[in-house]
Amino acid sequence: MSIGTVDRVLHNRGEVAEETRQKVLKIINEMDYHPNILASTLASKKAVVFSTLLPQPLSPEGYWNKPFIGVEKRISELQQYGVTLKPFTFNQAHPSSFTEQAEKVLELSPDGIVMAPFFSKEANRFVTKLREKKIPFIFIDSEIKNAGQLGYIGQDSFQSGQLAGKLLHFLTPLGQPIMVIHFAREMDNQNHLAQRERGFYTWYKNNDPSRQIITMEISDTESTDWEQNLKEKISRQQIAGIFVTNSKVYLAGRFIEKNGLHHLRLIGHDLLNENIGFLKRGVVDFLICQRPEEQGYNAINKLFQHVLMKNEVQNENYTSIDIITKENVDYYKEFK
Amino acid sequence: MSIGTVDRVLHNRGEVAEETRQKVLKIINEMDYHPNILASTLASKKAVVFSTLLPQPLSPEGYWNKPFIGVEKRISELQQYGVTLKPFTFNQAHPSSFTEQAEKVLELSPDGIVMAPFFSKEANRFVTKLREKKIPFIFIDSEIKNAGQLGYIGQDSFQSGQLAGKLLHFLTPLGQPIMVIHFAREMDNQNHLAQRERGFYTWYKNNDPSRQIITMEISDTESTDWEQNLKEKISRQQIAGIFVTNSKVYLAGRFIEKNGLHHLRLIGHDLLNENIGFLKRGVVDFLICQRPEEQGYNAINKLFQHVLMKNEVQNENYTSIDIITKENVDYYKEFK
DNA sequence: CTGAAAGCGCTTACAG
DNA sequence: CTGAAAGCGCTTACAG
Repeated sequence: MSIGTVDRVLHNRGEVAEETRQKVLKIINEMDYHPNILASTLASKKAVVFSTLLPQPLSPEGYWNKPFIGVEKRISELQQYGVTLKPFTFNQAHPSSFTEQAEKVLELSPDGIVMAPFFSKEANRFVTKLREKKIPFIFIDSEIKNAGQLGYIGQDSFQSGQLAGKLLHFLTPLGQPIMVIHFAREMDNQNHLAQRERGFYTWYKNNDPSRQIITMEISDTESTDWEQNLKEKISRQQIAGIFVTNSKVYLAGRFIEKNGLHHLRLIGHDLLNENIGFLKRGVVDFLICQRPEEQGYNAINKLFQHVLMKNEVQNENYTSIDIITKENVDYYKEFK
Repeated sequence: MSIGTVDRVLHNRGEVAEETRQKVLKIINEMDYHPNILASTLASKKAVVFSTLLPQPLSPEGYWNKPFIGVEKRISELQQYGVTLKPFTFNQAHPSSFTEQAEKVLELSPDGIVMAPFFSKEANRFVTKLREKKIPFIFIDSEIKNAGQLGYIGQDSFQSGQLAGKLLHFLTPLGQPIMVIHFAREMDNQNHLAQRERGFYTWYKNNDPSRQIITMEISDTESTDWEQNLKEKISRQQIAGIFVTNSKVYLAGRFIEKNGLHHLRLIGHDLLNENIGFLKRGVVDFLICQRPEEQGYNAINKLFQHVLMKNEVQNENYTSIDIITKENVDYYKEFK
């Protein structure tokens, strides 16, 4: 029984008589053998490549830069293990660009993939191929249930909506009407926003049922046509506070400053630089955040644990729902 | 110029002619050489041992279990690198026990230490010895400034007090008196509590100056003698909310439930199990947390980066100041 | 199907 | 002060 034979059974590479196999397995068990990963990766010298398929950030400050920062951080730490990254991005407005880039990923055939399944039809087609090729993949931000993913990392939008409900409740005097604003083009591909709204309404149903809530969808954020309309609504209905369901809360912030509506309480999502500005000036009271960098970092780490270390990984990982204010924002390194 | 010579200059082990040294250094620079840590630890086979010197947890659920969980987590990940842990704990009530255990640490002479400098006089004596022996050490929870530490990980108590101020402000109607309670034996060794109080008062001075605030120190938490006194104070002064400056907010929770004072808003610190219970029942409105597990994890990691990987590490690491409510507590894994 | 050899990038004695 | 050899725990051809 030589070292070569043992290696063959360890890695199920066949070419071993069943009898020898059993003997090896038995001894491995008895001595509680655990392979030394350092020695293994040192000797094997094989490069493993991971790919990401994520939305292009809408600006240099845009949200989707953040998960990618986490991805790069973990990749750089894994350099020693011969891990490299081939990133791909698609255009958030064009499902076809998703498919196009997905083709490129398939051609490359990496050892693992981190993706945001933004367009469900296109993403479904893609992961079917991945399953066939047995390439492990992780969903980030949103997920397709039971699609054979190695894992999902993202937030519970319904619950974060509930939290938004509670916060705005404490910020505004009892009995005064409040508002939910979606700054979004197509609500269908933005299931998170609908979930947050549902959570928000649910909280009030259970805790402050007499509260009047008005929802508004603003799809064209290029022009400022919506401002007049919103302004009238606010003064007519005596709105006391606004919840913006995504990172575009800075639009509401600009609106408030422009019109001097500083009595309005305002909460929203995500630590974009402009949002932080409004937070520090007291225009935004709370930002709800989800540690996007950490999501990217953990996604790559899951792949690493599975592909290199052969460890089991958790399938679902809801990220924490963080509350950020002027007082704690400077200590919220989303990243250590 | 042989591989042995190169190794000698790489590790400053002397016995190299200055001329050869310079030649090697030059080439290393030109080729941008970076050592392969995997190969290095595989070949060297030397065991490195880290020690912790932390307070004994006061109960199986006590606060000080948490940093230790993070310590163990990182240690287990570093097993492959031959890192082991020798933990030591001291009694929070007895400075002498700190000194006693510190002696043992010195005798063991580990490759790195994570410690809570609970008693400043005793801790100072200890770190003087560590400096002499050139053993790197990290402070956790609180720090001694400029003591030669490799780093500090903890929270900014003043700022977390400010945050507490803001939260209680929104929870209670304007103009109604509020209260700060310290459940602590000796305030001097508990500098964090004094800092939190200072931050709290500062917030009101700047944002709600007419607010009336009453501070109370309760040192004997074994008996319940304080309850009658507190009860009278609350009804006489018409107190609307309470801020407990540490993890013992559960004592205030019990008090509220026992006396049916459910109109009182209550905030405090740390995710002890009993505190979570009160949070979920709506007795505690907010808990402010500091990711103690992460503190332990990061402290060991700093040691690893410095001792094994020879990387530079940041000297100060304030941890984030997290706001936990009934709505987000289930997603606050202080640990991934 | 099995075994023996070379090599991954380093460290550690040891001979000169 | 310098160099050559053996070995860390694995993987990877390759000969039989």
